[in-house]
Amino acid sequence: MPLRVYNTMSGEKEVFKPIEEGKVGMYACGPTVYDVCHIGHARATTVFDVIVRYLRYSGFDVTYVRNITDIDDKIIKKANEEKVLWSEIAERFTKEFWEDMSALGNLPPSIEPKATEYIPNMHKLIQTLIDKGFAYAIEGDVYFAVRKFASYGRLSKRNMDELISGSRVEVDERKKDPLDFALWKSSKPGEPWWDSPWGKGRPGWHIECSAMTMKNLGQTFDIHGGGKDLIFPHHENEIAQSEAATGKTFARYWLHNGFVTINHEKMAKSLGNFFTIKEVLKVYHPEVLRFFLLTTHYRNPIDYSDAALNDAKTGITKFYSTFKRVDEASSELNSATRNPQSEFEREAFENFKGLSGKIEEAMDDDFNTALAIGYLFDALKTVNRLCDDGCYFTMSYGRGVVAEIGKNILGLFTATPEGFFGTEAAKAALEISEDEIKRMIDERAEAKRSKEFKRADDIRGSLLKKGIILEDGPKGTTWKVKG
RNA sequence: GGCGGCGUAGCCAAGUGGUAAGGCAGAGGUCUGCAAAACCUCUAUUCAUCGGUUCAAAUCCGAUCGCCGCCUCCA
Repeated sequence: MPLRVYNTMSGEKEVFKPIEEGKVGMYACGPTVYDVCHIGHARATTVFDVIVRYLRYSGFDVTYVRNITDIDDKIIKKANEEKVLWSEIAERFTKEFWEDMSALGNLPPSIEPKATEYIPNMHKLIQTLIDKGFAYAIEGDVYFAVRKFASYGRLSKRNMDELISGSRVEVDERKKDPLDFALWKSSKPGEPWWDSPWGKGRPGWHIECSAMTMKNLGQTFDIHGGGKDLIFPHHENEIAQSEAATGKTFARYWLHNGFVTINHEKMAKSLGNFFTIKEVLKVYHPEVLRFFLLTTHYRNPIDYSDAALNDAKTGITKFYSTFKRVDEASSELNSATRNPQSEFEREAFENFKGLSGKIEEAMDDDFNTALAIGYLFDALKTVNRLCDDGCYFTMSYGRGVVAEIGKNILGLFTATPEGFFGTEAAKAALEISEDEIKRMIDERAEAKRSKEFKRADDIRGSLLKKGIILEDGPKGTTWKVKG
């Protein structure tokens, strides 16, 4: 089955066919680095990370470009507030962004251009637009004349007259038309500036993306992504200025992720209802957040709450618990027979072999990670049952298949069970030594043997108070740190 | 006001023409001295409401109600 993606431009799922067979040029709008990132940023980058992973898994050679907007009004404002250079703000929050991305397990893009590195490219593009009559300069500012671009509004499905009547924008008197947007802004005193044919100034917001995509991916490229809130005006403007300049289609597939909401309202700085990635990662393992983000289809809104995160934690913990369980049975594995012992085991083996195909089917349908994770849960249950039945070889095979798929396509299960459960760190934080725990387990076993169950339960209770959970199994008692 | 989208079990969430995945929570069971974990079974005659098209609709069409987003910076 071919890969189908929902294209905002057509409003439909379309079969994905890249310009050049086997190759994909993809651009996703990155952050404006003026503050730390919140969960909304985490979703956007994680969604496109998974899309890139899946495209690569499917055999495409993907050039993934994600920009950093390192000059902007908000960066300047923040710099003024802190009385530091704008570049210091940009550098600080670029680093913060990289830290967050790395923690979340998002792969770095192939190319990560910064707006300020593309000033000459922007100048060239703006000049072309002026030459072609799509842009005009007034007192050091350059504006794009939206009315000159006939198909304006195609992506966001609105027409120019409606935009004006519904506009809440203060009309800038220097613009010829209220819809026109700035390509180049003259600098006010004290603001950072670059020389340009129109005087000292800095780039408008939209032009950087056009300059960076053209340089790195060509005038026409395959996929352009971003949050739904960028459809208008940002992406609409990118299309207008790019296609006006080149006369060619800009991006062929437009992919947009839905919002993270809180109480069903958009998470946003301006509403003050946001959680930063770093805040969340203080409480939850990064893969809990990643798992949470991927259990809903990327175009739908996803509501953030403690309950939802705890559900996600329970979910991914099930996977790691099973992995741990399988890994600990490795001694039995050595003596295990490779031959299926039952009809169930034979079926399980076949299901594991077919699992990647089912996951691919789900992912081919507009990257349905929610469905894919559902299949992984099915497989997980089978692994546990094989474990119960002592079918070590097939169980181990299933564990491998589940972990591999999760890792390669979803970027999950990249930790070891020990690492995920934070066992080492948690052990270090305990107020009781491992030897002492072992001694108490032995003592309890002795109590159990002599049927002194009250004493046995007391020992288990006192360990629980210290954060140790005991679990009796057929091979004796194991312990773990309470999570 | 214009445009776009959503409404599926107690909660979360797939499914967009062929008779409701999965997870959490809950109930019962297996195992256990008891727990825990794991497994098994059960939990929506029904997909906001009302009409229509069709042999067949959660899925398509129309209307109504409710919610959200964009139209200003925003992932």
